[in-house]
Amino acid sequence: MPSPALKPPETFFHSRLFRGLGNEELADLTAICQRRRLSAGEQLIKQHSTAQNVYVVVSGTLMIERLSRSGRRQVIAFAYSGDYIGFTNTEEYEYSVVSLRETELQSFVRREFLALVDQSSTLKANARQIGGNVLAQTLDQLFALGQKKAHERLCFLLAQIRRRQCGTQNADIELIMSRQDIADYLGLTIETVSRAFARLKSMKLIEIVSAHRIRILDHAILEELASVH
Amino acid sequence: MPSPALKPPETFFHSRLFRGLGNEELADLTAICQRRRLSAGEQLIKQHSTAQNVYVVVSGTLMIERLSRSGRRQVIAFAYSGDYIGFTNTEEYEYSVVSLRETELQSFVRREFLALVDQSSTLKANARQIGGNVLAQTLDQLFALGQKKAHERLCFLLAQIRRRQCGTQNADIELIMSRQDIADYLGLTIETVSRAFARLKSMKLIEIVSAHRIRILDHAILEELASVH
DNA sequence: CGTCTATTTGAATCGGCTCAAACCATGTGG
DNA sequence: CCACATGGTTTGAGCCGATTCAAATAGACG
Repeated sequence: MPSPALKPPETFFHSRLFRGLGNEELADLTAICQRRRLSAGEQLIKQHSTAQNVYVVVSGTLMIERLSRSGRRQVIAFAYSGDYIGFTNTEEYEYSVVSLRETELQSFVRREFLALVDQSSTLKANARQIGGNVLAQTLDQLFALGQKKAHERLCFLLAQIRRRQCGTQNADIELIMSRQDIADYLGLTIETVSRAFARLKSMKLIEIVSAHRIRILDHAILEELASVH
Repeated sequence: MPSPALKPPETFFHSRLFRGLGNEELADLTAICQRRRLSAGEQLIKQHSTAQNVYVVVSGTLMIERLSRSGRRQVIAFAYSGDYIGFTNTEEYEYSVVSLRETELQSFVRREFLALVDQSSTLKANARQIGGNVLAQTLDQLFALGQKKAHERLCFLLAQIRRRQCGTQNADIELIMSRQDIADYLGLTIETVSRAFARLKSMKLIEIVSAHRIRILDHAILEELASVH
């Protein structure tokens, strides 16, 4: 029987990181796991700070961004339930992380976490796979920014969010982030993003239920425009 | 004394991957290491093939690229001596790799290589660091494509190549790749790249010795324009 | 209901793209 | 050695997509 201090294993299952782990491994992880709660707009990681923790998103949404001295901003990713944060293999974080709404996290001390990873081949494989997915996702975005037109980039983002939210019952996409966040993610301006929405609407690919709620009318063409392969 | 089959450890020292390794670890690596030589234009990795090998560049230059069904191409990186290739943590390569000129490589069977990495904490740390650098480099490029103007992106590339070639005696930059390769790396067209060169020249930042040889006249401003921080 | 902010829409401008021609270096055959 | 062909690069002109600046509209919240 688990001691009272142990959270039930179910809380871990939302992330791929913990897939296939035995009870003992889960217990070890639980022992070094801290809960953390962020309110909307709160900063979790400050760019250039030393990488001391890794996190797993339990619920909510985070935004990973990079700011330059000149004031320009590139949004790198949006993280949802089950995503991992701070899986950097460098000394310091090269990005900031802020929450877009109330968000629950599991927090691990990096050093302790890596020690556990070393001991479990399953966990090691999972961590490797996650690292690979982070890079793969970044390469997809790189392709979109380098090769795609404004409305195609927007399809890229919509398709990506849809894939993350397909568990949800209804088909609508919820856009938690602002137009400015979308613009900085896609390397565009807010006006261009707004016009890209209008264009997709006029193409009958989407319906703009509200500024932050989009209904996809034609998945096939959306995916086609979003494709980076 | 090393057996005749063992290559001298010196051949490994060009890459960060092998930094700080003991003789025994080097011997293990040597035992599973194959030499490979590519002539200019030859393909090393085909996109979507299963990831069976990892490589370290001994000499020469490689180009990592991704092609989409629609025929568009994004160049992801240029790899020089000491760089690693195929450090994917995914099942298959999501990019192609071709050589830009005669290139020498060390080749390892991925599975065997990872087994060795598991056994050596130094090698493990090195591999982790390298993985981190790959991601960091990709994030830099992402920032450049998303936020920078054509001539700034070119500065980004020039500064990057200079950093890799600073070991060479003279200050000139050698551009092994074609204008088309540069364009696809920076998300531009060849004409725009050419005009960006002309612009940097008129700004007296560079001198175009020949199409493939650039002399930097003002490092400070070049770095400023190239900066992604 | 009014204020504040986010988003959309419009008009003008600009940067990068397209298409076309010129230029240049290299190599080949007469 | 020169004439010519070839592929890569540069330059020019016009166009189009994205940005900029400005104003209108829509939502959120007191």
